[in-house]
Amino acid sequence: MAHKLDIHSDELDSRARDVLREIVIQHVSTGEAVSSRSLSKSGRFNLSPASLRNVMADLEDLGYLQHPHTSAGRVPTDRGYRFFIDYLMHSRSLPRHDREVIDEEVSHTTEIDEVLHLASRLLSRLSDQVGLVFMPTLLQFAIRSMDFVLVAENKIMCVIVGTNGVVVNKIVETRLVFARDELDKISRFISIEFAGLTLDAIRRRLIRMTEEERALHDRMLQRTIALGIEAVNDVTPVEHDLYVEGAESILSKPEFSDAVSLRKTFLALQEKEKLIDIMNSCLAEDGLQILIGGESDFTQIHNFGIVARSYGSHNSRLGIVGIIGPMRMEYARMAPLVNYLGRALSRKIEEEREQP
Amino acid sequence: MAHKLDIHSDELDSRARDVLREIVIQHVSTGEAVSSRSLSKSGRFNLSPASLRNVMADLEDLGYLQHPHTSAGRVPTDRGYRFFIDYLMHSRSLPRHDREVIDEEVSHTTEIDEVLHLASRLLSRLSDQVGLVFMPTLLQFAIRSMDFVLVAENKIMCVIVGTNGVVVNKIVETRLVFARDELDKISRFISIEFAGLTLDAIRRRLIRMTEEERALHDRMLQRTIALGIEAVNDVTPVEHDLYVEGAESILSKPEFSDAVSLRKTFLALQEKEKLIDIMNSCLAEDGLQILIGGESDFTQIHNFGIVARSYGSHNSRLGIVGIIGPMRMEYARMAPLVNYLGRALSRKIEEEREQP
DNA sequence: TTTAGCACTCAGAGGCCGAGAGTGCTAAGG
DNA sequence: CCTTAGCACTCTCGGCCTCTGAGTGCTAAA
Repeated sequence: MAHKLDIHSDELDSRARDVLREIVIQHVSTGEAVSSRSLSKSGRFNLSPASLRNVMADLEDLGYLQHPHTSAGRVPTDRGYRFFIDYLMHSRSLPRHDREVIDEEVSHTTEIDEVLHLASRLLSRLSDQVGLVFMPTLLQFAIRSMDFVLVAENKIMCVIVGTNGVVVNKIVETRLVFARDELDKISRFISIEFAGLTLDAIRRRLIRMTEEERALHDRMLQRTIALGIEAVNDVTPVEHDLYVEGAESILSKPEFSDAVSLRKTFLALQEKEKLIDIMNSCLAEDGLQILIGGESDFTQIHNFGIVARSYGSHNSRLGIVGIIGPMRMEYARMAPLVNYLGRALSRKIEEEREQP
Repeated sequence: MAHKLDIHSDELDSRARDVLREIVIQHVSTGEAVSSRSLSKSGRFNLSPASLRNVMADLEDLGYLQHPHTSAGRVPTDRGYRFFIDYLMHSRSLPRHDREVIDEEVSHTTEIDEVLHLASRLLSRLSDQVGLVFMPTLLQFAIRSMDFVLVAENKIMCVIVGTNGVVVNKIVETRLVFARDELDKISRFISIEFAGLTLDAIRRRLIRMTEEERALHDRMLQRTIALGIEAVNDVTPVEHDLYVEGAESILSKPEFSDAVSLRKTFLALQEKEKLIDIMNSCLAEDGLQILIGGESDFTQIHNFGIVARSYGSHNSRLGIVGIIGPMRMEYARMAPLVNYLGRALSRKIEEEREQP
């Protein structure tokens, strides 16, 4: 990960680490810049403000802290947060109450879309940030069935069900004309023939089939292949695959009280394509990830923080859950929350997949 | 309409009307309060500022204008805008360029969802406001076909196609277990039996059928009815039915430059349910409608204006297209735009319905 | 009925001041 | 050598004042 390259845990001695930790904690909880005096008064150090100031000055030189202006206290930089997250934070386990809420609500929902939507609402509610849940298409996942429904003479709706229970539908326009009976047959054929393969594999296989001998003579098979290829092409993620919930909660944060950052926030949350990009980039990595705004290439989220994690089964990552909020947020609280929800979601999907 | 009750076109003499018109026009174009001096300099009146001040004072007494403070000019009130819109505005016809853009782009799209999405983008782009397109469920419209697809053992996806080309799908959970073959038969049966009826009518008919003699003996029919009723129940409008496009354009308007109104705007556009309510209330009326924020019951949109119009065929209103922006907007330009787009959309849908 | 003239009001910008918060540095003390 | 008290310095913020420009309302004359 690029952002970690230049940070080493041994760059700071024990005292500096303690000070940095305390500054992050205080700043996160109050929202104000932290002064040497308030640090000293915190009781965690038996040092005078003056001594602490020395440490703080060092931390500033190393790029972990910054000064809004001369007579303000210090505020953590991106780098400061990063160090805190990587080396200083001890994330508590999720409060019992939150766990219960999650388990309870998740167990009452079955439809996968609803579960995802619920997840985003839960994240938002329990974190008081914006909840994000992303469900990419099932291109990389195996399908269970594929059905074709006549919608108009030259339009056919293709309903693809993944082994993970996700349902995608897509309307295919075709020059060929199909009758209902024929579509039923094709549906059955494809579902039997290709169940368990990924869309990608199906596409390759279909293309290979066009050259096989039997396809040359079997008109029905030709038509099946033609339709199948159409259906499998371009199953792209749509806006709808991203659930963004609780935008209002972010508005009340003091960092967004001025018009300018409010506008930026508005735009950032509006541009779902960009958010999808970000989520997709998270999908590449395993486990819990914390993104500090400035580190990422996505300038839209410059002063945001994202805590995200993939969900899905052991070896296939299905999608991403996470929260987005101001950089100043309680990462130690968010981390277990996102983690727990990700696991709950994975479990849920696993169940749904096995049980029916 | 409640808001018109207390406004009569003859309440103002010719001079007052001219002054009110000019004030609205100037205020809309500059965004500033209009002073007697700038009115006089406009050249449209051969009167001194002093005389105009008298007229303005009268207009203020009657509630058409207001004073932000003593030494500001005058600004139209809700009532002022309403009078302007009802009696003073001559809406120009839509510029040729805009018409061409609309015709061009609409003709290149066929899928109904895409057409609607396109429409909202076009509205936003051409108006520089927020474009809204609302497509309620097809509950009140006739269906062309209804197909059932097995998604999991106890889950069936129901794909309903309206005669208007709208496709809705819904997942039905059922205790009964259906095989693919059976579902195919049921699909065929229902589509033939009920084509041309509205969902409402279908529901009523299904319920009546449960008591008919043949249903008592025909197990297959019983199952068909059970499934059908499930499918027809609760086809509710979803968030997705509302396209809101171009939120960013509204952010640059000077009236939303401060944090407070920015936040309100954000929330108003976020709450899609409320927007759907508003759109639905527009659906009740025919022709072009202009809503001035303060008049409506929806306090969220207090200082917004909405220009909207239903689209659809001669006797069935399918949905609503419109724009929403600050109250201060060029209604005379918006009206023909929304109108034209509404007509284009109706035509398009009509075509699609007949042709296939 | 119109208009010139004038007094009056008010918002907004700019400048000034004092209070408060914090820092950096230095020098003395353990 | 580390710690700390002391002090000068810097900067923000809020209050207060003033000045200016814009615009009005009213009155009296044309």
